[in-house]
Amino acid sequence: MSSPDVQPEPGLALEAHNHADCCGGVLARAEALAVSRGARLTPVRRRTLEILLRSHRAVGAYEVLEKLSESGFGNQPPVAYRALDFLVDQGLAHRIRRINAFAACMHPGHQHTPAFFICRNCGSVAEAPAEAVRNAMMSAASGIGFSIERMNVEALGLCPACEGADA
Amino acid sequence: MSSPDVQPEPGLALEAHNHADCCGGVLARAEALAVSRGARLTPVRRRTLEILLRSHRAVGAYEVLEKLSESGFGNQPPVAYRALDFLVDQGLAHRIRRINAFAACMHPGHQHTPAFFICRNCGSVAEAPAEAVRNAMMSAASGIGFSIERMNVEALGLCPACEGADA
DNA sequence: GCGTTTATGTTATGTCATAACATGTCACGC
DNA sequence: GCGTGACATGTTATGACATAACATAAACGC
Repeated sequence: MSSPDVQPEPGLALEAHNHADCCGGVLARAEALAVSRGARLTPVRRRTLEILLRSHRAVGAYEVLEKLSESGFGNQPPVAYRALDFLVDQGLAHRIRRINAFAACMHPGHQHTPAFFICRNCGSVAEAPAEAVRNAMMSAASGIGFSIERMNVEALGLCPACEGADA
Repeated sequence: MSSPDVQPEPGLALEAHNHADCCGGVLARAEALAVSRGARLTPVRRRTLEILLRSHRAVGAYEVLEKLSESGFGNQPPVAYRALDFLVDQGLAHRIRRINAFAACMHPGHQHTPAFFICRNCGSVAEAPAEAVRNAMMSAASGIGFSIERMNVEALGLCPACEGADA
């Protein structure tokens, strides 16, 4: 299921990059990672990751579902949600709650607590490493005896491009 | 509309506190703040804040709505959402996206970027000041030229109490 | 091969959120 | 006092997001 039926969509790239690279490369690494953990990157899951990667933006579950069903998979919500949940569990994708969407992780296998910067004007989403944020959270948590399992750190505002135009 | 009809609900307090204090005090400060900004803390809005304060936990919009309608206000979703949105805009309440809920801000008027620690076992939510987190985000943002307007920082895990029982 | 586990498909429903428009209220200038 | 414009609230209707529960099928260990 590596049919090249999804074009890189307009705008909203997470950052400058070589498109061919990022999809294939990340996909391959994802596969390796999953295997090394005993997790199965089945066809639906693989295709789901592919959809996220090729979109190069945050995508809603129902949009993913539509593409999955076009690819011959089921067309009911749980199909998409299950695959997406799997990817998130494996650290291969992130869920961005402010906009109810999912995005492929661009650095699978690395530290995991990216911060997301969401442009309220154009809708683009930038993923930035957030080591410092993570550390700050960890220390705040240990202060109150809380043990963190998952985090989400999201900011809404204006991206550089829209800042100029809109501000 | 200061009828004492909502008891402090069981469990889930954000932190140890004197109940009578925190509600009245915060409410008074909120009112002052709103006025000083030219914003109107109307009856529905005031009652909504009161509901959040007395619950002492994160509350869903439809639960707020139910209580509003018991108090004689409208019983359709926009009634609750509008009041809640107002409070969030004014920094008098926070929206916790991970659990689709709202909580009164315990320190209105101060810096605004609390972090939330949500226990996946008992559902309690702790609000912690997050200066360090905020600073880290600001510097990450300036690194990519992004200007932040809003942030949400949420962690899921186990609170101290549940850590012992469940771990 | 056979039973257990894991994944997928499907039905149905639950939960959260907002668009759009009608009605009401209040402050202000005249 | 009374029109008028701004803001707030009420109401109808619908849209968008998410999951429970069960049926079927594939994979995996033995």
